[in-house]
Amino acid sequence: MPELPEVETVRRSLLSLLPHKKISEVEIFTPTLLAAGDAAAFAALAGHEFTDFWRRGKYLLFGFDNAERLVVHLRMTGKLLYHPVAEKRHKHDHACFSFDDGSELVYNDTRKFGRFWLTDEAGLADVRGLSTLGLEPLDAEFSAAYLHAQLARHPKAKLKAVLLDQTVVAGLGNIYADEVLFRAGVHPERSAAGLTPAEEKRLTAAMREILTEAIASRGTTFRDYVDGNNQRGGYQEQLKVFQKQGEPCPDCGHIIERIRVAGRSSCFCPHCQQAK
DNA sequence: CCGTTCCTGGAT
DNA sequence: ATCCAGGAACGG
Repeated sequence: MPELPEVETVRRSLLSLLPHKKISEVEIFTPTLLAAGDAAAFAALAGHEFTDFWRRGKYLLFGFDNAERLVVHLRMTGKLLYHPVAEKRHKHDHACFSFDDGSELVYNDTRKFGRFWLTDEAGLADVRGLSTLGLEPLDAEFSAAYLHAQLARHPKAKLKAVLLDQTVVAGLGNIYADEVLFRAGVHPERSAAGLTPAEEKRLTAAMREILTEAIASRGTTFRDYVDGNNQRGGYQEQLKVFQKQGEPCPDCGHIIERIRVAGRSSCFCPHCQQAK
């Protein structure tokens, strides 16, 4: 569920809530959540505060007023929820940070795919997937030339599959990959290495535009997603093709189709996005 | 490179 | 009962 705009929105929501709150207790209810660090190490965060809030791709990274780092990946259904007043434990709550003002930060994850890593700075290298991420699509270095070089690494793959590869671009998921392909006017099954320079330029621009717009709308709530304040996103109102199969294309009126590409559902307009 | 798998719940 | 889901590691 959460892709770059949703993870960024969670980051911003927690940045406005957690600083200067002293942790009084950390409970881990589901040990399989922990990919690095054990329950005792989490419990030892008592007395400390969250001080830093970063995002890299779909990973959230937190710093404390000690040398430790907490990395969180929400995967499909993970949520970090701040409660101003402690609540009774809900179904699928797997961890809870309690603060000395009576508030709490709860990790809830229906499907239990999400993971926590508690480590020092050096240990970040062992967070699976983190060090191999591609460039951030909203960073200045991200360019059509970079995208071209990345696509060239996968001459036999379909474009949609490569856009979902986190070592190529950090943070795109199924929703925004479909929306980006539509805005750029490129078919998801095109060969990744067969794009024209103009198409690569359009894809690069579409990523920047759509991700920026989606962050401004506080992400997409298609099903479960909410930020740290339990607030839904708004970008679902602006989706053009994702899950719009059977509806007319907003640009040309042709019917949006849905196919499977590399195992993922993919929605596109057969007129605006030619297969070639 | 693609299908499967990890999970649970909602839709059909 | 069966299929599907916004992610990503894994095995063949």
